[in-house]
Amino acid sequence: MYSVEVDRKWQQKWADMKLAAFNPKRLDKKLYVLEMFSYPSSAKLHVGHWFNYAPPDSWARMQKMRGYEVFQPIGFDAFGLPAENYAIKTGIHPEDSTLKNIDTMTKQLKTLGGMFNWDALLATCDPDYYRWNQWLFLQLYKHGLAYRKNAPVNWCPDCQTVLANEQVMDDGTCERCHTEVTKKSLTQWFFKITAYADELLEKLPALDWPEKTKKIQTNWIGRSEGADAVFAVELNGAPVLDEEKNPLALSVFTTRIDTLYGVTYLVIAPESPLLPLLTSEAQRASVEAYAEKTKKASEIARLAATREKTGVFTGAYAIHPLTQEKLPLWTADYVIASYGTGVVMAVPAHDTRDFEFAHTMNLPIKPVIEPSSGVDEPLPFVEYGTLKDSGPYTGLSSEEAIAALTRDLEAEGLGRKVVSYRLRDWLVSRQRYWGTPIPIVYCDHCGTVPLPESALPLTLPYDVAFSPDGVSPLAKSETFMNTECPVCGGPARRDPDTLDTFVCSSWYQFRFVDSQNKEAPFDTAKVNAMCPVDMYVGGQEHAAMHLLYARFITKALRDMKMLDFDEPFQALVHQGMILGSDGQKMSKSAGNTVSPDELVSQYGGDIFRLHLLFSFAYTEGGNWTDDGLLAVSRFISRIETLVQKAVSSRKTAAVPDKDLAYRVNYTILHATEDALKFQFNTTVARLMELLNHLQKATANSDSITENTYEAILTLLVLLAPFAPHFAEEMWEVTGHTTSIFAEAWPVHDEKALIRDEVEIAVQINGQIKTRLMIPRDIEEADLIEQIKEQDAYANWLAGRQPVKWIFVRGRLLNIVAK
RNA sequence: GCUCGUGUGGCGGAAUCGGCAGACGCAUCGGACUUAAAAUCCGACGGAUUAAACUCCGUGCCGGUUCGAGUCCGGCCACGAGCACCA
Repeated sequence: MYSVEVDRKWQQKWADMKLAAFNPKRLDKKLYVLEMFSYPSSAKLHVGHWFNYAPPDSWARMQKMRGYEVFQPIGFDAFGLPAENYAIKTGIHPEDSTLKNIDTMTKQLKTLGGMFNWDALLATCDPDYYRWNQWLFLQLYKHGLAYRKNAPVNWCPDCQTVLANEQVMDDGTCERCHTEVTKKSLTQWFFKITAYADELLEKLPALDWPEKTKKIQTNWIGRSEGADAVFAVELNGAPVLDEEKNPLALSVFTTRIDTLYGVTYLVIAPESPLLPLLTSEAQRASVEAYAEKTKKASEIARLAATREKTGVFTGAYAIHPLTQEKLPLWTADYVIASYGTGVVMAVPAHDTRDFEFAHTMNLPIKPVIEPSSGVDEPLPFVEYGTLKDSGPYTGLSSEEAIAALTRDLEAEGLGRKVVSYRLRDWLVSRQRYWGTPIPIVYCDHCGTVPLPESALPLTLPYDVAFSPDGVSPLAKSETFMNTECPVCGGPARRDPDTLDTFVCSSWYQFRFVDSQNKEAPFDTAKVNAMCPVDMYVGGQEHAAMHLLYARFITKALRDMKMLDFDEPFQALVHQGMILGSDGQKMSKSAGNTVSPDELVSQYGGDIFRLHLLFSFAYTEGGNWTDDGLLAVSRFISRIETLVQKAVSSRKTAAVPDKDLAYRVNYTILHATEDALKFQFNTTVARLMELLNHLQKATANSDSITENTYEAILTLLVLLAPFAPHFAEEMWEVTGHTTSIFAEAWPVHDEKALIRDEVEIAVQINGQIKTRLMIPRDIEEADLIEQIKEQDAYANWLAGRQPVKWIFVRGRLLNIVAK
C-alpha cells in the first residue's frame, strides 16, 4: 500500500544516492530549473507553495530522465516586512522568528520529495548572503548606477511613520489609524534602472516568456516617442532668467507636436523646482498655497477624488516658439513633475485633459486638426488628422507635420526628438529594520563615503528597538549609527535605512550556482557556464517588479564584466493560483484553507502532487476540490493492483500486438509533449488511458505476455516524474534494484503510430452522417465508391447532387451537395 | 478611461495548422459481486424529439468568411488582470 511511509523511504534513499546532485562534468547537458524562492512565513507551507514547487519538480525529473543534468536549487527570501510587523506585535525578534520559520519550512519542503539541490541552499538574511547585496550596492555606486536624491514617501502624521504603498488604504488613509496619509520628502537611494530602459524593452521579444508578462513589462517601461519644444518665459514683461542669468528656456514634452499651433496655455507641475522662479509676486501666495495643498494630498487621494481639474495661474507667460504669441502659464496637479519635463503645452482642442481644464478655467480653445474624413467631430478631437490654421504646416497630415515640425524646431534650436519613459528609477531605501544595511557612511569632511569592500559585511545589529515611531529603527541605535569615516577617520554616521528586499531577489539566481563562495558573490566562469536559468517558475504577481529588477541587475553585472549574458531567465512559466473551494483566496479568516501537511500524511505526497497536476490547468489554477484527490488515489491503487497482478502472473512469450504497440507509443508521444508544455493534466490523462487499456488486457487471465509486461514497466517509467515515490516503490516491486530515475525516458516509435485502419467521418455540407473504418491509405476514388454504396446514401443527399468531394486523409470526407 | 486575457456539459477540464466538440476524471444513474454495506468491476451520462436513431439544436450573444468555425474576421455582453491625469 502506498503511503507517506513510502515517501520517507525513498526520500532517504534519494538523499543517500545523491539523486539531486549536479555533476559538473556534464555541463554540456546542464538544465537550470528554478522556482521562485519563498518567504519563510510563520504560517505553514500552503497549497500555493506545493503548486509552485511540485509540478516544476516533475518537469525537472522528466528532463533528468531525458538526459539533462538538472540543477534545481532552493532558498529563502528571508528579509522583509512581515517578520518585522510580527515583531512589533509580539516582541519576538525578526531574526529569531525567521530562523525558526526557515527551519520549519525546510522540514515541510522535504516532505514534498522535490529533487532539490539542498547543498546550494541560501537565505537572504544570512550575512554571508547580504554582504553581497552590499557589495552589489557598492559596484552600482561605483558605476554611477546608485545615487541619492530627495523623494517623497508615504507618511502617516498620526503614527509618525513611513508607510509602504501596501499599507496605504484605497481611500488614502493609514491602515492602522485611518489618518489621511501625506507625502514627506526624504533623501533616499535609487538604482538607475532607467539607464537600461531601452535594452529592457528590446530584449523582451526573444525571451520565452508568457506574452502577457512581456506586455506588462512593456507597459511598465512605457516608452513613448515625441518631441521637446522650447518656450521662452516672461514675467511682468521681462524675460525670466535662470541661475546663470541666462533667459530661461522652458522645455515641454509632447507626443503631438503637430498640435503646436493649437497651444493656448502652458501648465507646470506644482512640485516642479522651477515653479517659484515662474511665479509673480501678485500670484505667489495662491501658487504656494496650491503647491502645499498638492503635497498634502497623497497620490492615491488624488486618484480617489473625482478628478476635477484644479489649478492656479502663475502670473508668468510663455512665448510660443513659432508665433511669438503670449500664453499664460498655469500650475495644476494634473501635470506630474517626474514625467517628461514636468511642463506641458496645453492644446485643449485636441487633448481631453487640457480640454477639461480649459473648460473649467475659461481658457481659449483653438482647433488646429480636422478629421481627414472631412466629417465634423466634437472637440476634443484627439486623433490624427489634417492640420489647419497652422502657418506653413496647414494642410499636412499629422504624421507629416510631426516629422516636419520636429525637424524645423531642431534646426532652429527650439526643440528636438525625445523619447520618454514611464519607468522611474528604483527607490531602494526602506525605513525599516529587517533588511540589508546600506554600506555607506556620511562624514562631515568627506561627504558620502562608500565602505571599502573589506569592511563587508556591515552586519545588522541584533539589539534594536523596532517600534514604529517615525524614525528608521537603525537610526535609534547609537552603536550602529556612530562610526568612523573610512577615508579621514573622523566621526561619521551610517545610513539608517535598509535595502528593498527586491535587491536580494534580483541576483539570487547567480548566487545559487556558487552559494558557498567566500571571496565573491559568485565565480564568473561558473555563472557563465550555468546561467541563464533555463526554466523559471513563479507567480505572475512578480511580472513588473522582481522580474524587471532581476533583468536590470543582470545587465548591470554584465556591463561590469561579472557575467557575459544578457538575460537571467530564458524561459518563464507562471503557475495559476489555487483558491479555496468557495472561489475566494485561501485565508485563515475565510476558513477555506487546505493544509498540505495533513493531506500528505493521510494520502502520501504523490497523491497530493498528482491531484495538483491532474485536476488543474497549471497556468490557470482554480478552486480547490477534494474530488480529484479521490480520482488520483484510485488511479494509484489501480496501478498498484495491476503491478502486483503482473508480478504474480505467469509470463508468456510476446505475441505481436499492433494495438498495444500503438497505445504505448501514443502515450509516450503525447504524455511527453504535454508535460514539456507544463500541461500536466493531459499528461496524466494519457497515462490513465494506458492504464485503462492494460487493466482490460490483463483482466481475464492469470498469465501475461512479455510485451504487456513491458508496457506496464513503460507506464511506470512514464509515471515516475509525476508520482516519484510511488513509481520507485513499484519499480522495486517489479524486481529492479536501481532507481527508476536512472531509466532513460522512453522515445516513441513513429512506425508503431501508423495504424492499418482509421475511422473517418462522412459529412454532407459539413454535417456528420456516419463514421467509417477504412484502410489508412485508401484511394479517394475507392472511398467515394464505398460511400455511394452506403444504404443511407440517397437519404443523406435528399435529392441534392454532390458537386464536390473534400477528403482530409485520416479525418473526414465532406460531400458538398446542392 | 485605456490595454490585455478569458467565456465549452451538473463540476474540474480536453480538442494539432480551420477538419468527428466534450479526451481524462468527478458527480449522478443502472447493473455485477455481497446476507448487507463499503471497496472493486461493467455500462449509461450535452439538450431536445423519440420505438430507435445515422433526426434536430448546441462551445457567452449577434453577424460574416469557408465545403467545413470552439478555433479566423467584425460588433456586442459578462468576468478577470495590468496601467491609470504619462502630455
